[in-house]
Amino acid sequence: MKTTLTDELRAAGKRMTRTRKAVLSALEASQYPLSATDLHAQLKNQKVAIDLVTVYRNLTALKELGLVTQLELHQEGQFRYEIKKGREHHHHIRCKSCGRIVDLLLCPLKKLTAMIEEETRFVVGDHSLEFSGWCPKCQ
Amino acid sequence: MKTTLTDELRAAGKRMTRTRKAVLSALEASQYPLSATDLHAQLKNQKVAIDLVTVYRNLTALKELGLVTQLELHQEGQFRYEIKKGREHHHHIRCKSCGRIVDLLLCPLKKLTAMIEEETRFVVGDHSLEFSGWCPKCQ
DNA sequence: TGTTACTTGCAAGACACTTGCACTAGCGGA
DNA sequence: TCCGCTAGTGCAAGTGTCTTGCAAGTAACA
Repeated sequence: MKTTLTDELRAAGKRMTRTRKAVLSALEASQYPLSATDLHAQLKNQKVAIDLVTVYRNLTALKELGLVTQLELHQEGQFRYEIKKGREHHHHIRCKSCGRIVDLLLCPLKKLTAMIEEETRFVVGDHSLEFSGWCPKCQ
Repeated sequence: MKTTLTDELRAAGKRMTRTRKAVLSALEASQYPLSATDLHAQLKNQKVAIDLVTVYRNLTALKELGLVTQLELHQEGQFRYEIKKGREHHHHIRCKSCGRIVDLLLCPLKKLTAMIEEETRFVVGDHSLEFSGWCPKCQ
């Protein structure tokens, strides 16, 4: 007995609408994380009538439900989103030149650069590592 | 014989101006990385007349010269800058609640969360790790 | 079928950052 | 010390991403 995305939405008091379905299936079909504008353009190409604002609101809702992960790639200045369902926690590498994004399956990360270069055949330039949490005063 | 910042600027065909000096000394005086608006507000408080645009342009120039590091903290949606001179490569942790930013001295990162929590007394919530480089097609 | 409240589209706004342009001011040379 | 070249500056306006307000549309349940 598997829970569908519709069930998960409904359990949270949300509805599976035409636009929501379109957003989810575009994310599911994509090989790499999509930005809101990517998604909007892609849906427009597929003749799906949807406002960019609606894309943003759907992504926010899906993120809050934990169905979608929001990520911030290094130096891109915008968010990207990917389906969480059935996927291990992972990181990404992005080409500085063409923007191609590839999943990294290794984590926790030990031998860093060398391993990543071997796995992806990328040449690693920079990396960004930032943590967030709660400081002693705020715990 | 040590090279001053003025020398380094001059070597790159840049000038050490009143505003540039103010930007550099504000960054040097700060315990944590500053955003452009932080910097602008701080200089305004010190009665230094400088336009926000000029702050941005100076930060960009100093970054290009390698005198300043630009960083993108997780989920902040803006850049921060810190003086590079005399500082080891390091990462940061930022409090989700109050925004406080603390340097992490460990890198490469091995035991991740546990060590960071021990070092900073923060409770780690999320972390962001992204690489960038050149993919096989673009090398 | 009717009601309720979640969703949507449109217009406008917020915010960080960038660009164009005319004026100002470092700084090297005469 | 003065001059001229050009980097630097301030102001106004523009970009791009993302958010908010509000009226109208629609899914879901009784």
